[in-house]
Amino acid sequence: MTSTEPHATGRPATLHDVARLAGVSIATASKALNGRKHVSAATRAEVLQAAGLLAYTPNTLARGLVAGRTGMVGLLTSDLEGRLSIPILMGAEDAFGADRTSVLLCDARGDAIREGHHLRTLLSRRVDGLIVVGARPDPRPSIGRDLPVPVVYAYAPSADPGDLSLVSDNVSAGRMAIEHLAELGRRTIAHITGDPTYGAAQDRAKGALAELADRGLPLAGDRVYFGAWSEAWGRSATRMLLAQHVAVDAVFAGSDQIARGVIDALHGAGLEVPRDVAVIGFDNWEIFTTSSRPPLSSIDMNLENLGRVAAERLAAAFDGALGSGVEQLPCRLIPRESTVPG
Amino acid sequence: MTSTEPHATGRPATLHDVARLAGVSIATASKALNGRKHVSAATRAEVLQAAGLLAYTPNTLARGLVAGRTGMVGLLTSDLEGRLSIPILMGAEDAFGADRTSVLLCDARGDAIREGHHLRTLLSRRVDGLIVVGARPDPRPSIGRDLPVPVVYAYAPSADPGDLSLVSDNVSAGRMAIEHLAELGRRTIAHITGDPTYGAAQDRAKGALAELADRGLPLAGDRVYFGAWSEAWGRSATRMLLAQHVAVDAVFAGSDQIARGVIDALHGAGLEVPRDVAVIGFDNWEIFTTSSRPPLSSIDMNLENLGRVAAERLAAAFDGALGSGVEQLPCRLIPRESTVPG
DNA sequence: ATGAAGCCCGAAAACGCTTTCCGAACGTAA
DNA sequence: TTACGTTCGGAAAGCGTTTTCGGGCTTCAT
Repeated sequence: MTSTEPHATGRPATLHDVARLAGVSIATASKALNGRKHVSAATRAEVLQAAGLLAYTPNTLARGLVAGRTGMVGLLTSDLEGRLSIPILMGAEDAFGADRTSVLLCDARGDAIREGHHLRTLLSRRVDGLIVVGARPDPRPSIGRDLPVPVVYAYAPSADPGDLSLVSDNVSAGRMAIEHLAELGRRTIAHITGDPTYGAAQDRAKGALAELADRGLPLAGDRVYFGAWSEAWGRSATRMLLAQHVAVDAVFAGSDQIARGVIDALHGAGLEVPRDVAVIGFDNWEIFTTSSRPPLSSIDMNLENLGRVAAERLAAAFDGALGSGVEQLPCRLIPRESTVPG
Repeated sequence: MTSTEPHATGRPATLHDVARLAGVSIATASKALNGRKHVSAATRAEVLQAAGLLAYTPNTLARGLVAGRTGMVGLLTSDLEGRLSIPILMGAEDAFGADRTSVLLCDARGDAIREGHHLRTLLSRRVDGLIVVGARPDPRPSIGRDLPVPVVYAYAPSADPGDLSLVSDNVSAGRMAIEHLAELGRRTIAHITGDPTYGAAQDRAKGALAELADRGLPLAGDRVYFGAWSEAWGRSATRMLLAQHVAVDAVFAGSDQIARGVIDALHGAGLEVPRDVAVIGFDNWEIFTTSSRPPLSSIDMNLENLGRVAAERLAAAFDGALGSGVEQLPCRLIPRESTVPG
């Protein structure tokens, strides 16, 4: 708390410094460092050595100024916990290549004012593109058309069909869950899920029902149990189901938390998972899937992939046109012991 | 997917454009927009109007180039889930003022190579400062001395005492937990916590023991139950405790997950929380504290505050010297119904 | 020996902005 | 009228790069 830091080691070396040390002009130094032609091997070596000596790091800002590209993209999120943004960010980082593109993360905390504020800031920093991540998987207001940079909406689609949105394919995910359970021989499957005002809940249910119909299987309890995204709801819905003496040999839960509640209630009723009832969750949120007993099968929304594709679409838009509309990206099923006995 | 975006609305307006439209020089335009002197009210108004018409947004890069400051700080993390980084980021954003400073988030994913890579990238982008967030609260390697920018380590301290680190005060937090339970009248308190190789686990235990000693209270079970940071461990440790017929009227758990396991096992044994046994957790991870039954009292590490202080230290270092050593920041206790009956 | 043809290298412009400094215009006092 | 102070506006010098373009030097064929 008292000593002074030696971080004031003068300003970082500039290209000018390197050139002077190597005894060439800054133009030559630039060409040498960037591997352009018209530089002899000897001079190039000298420049490189000088750069090494001075620990030269090119100033990306200056480079961006002349290139007209900053190599930065903005990630505008409303996701307080970062549970969505972080995987998306990592996918985007991967796709861009972390050395060429950096991500500026801004959290609007669900506040439109703050979002506008962040948007302005990002634009003034001349980001090359923007990824907007919503907090829940339902259409959200567009941040505006005619922006000077391409924008991709991830997870939550834009309400404006002129924008490009990437979302998880919840309908297919619903089918996938039922397919998995059915192929394991389950015949009476219930679906306990969350808030019915969520489009994602509806879509998953729609997919599940379609797959059941295709296979000629009934829906246990004769209805989709909509409720809340909570463990408590999973528990009480399961109890309702059991109290009505509904035959059930599998439950497709709308979230991992609901699934935990389901398993809890099943255990409470003396049933064993997966022997008596198989359970599959949704989100593949590790904290729940691995701490569950038995470990929980779940459907992963592939958020890294969402980020990766978002990055690809942006990169394509840098030189060319961005598409529009909503693109559905596949989820993937992670089987664990709550459906497939170890 | 097929239409073309109108985002190619020409390049954003420059100061030059504004000046031309307002019929003044760029120097005057700059002064007018920045509220400098030597501009008459009339011309200032004209410039402002022109800027509005053109939707002018100053290019922060160019500004940073001349000012020698970019208004960006790098947040270098190894925290895969963002559970730590995000609150720290938000605290930092708050302290800086989101309009003046943006945060460049990089995840090294626990890989030293990648970390070095990100570090170089951030430096080449000329961030004004760096916040390094470790994945676990133990000393981690310094990212290097003599860096051209000030660096603050948050959550995980640097192994180099010459660096400045900000960590949660785990010892005090341990005392705090015991104090809370003791003042509620609990007399036989057990401490079930996680991996003993974590310094944080040791510190919390140390604080707890010290507070017990100060109050002349025994430690239930006569030892600290170290184990794993898991619900399963919370459950089995509790069962051990009960099987030994140890009298217990409160448990201080080392994490919220452990606390959940504890509560689960207590319920299994027919005990009621908090009537028979009070339980307090650690981390205040909302997903656990609110879904627990009853809602879980917990200790919050105040990560936003960590971020806020980190930002302040950096800001102070921009003009002046950065301190060094490890600074302990207080945690805060969030009482809920697992200790205080509703 | 002489012109053509390469190959290297450097001067200079440009990117968009801030800031210093100087000159112009005005008003006031002598 | 002259001298002087005041107030505004503009020219220009950067900030650290990249890139274009032209000039000098070498090399080769004539």
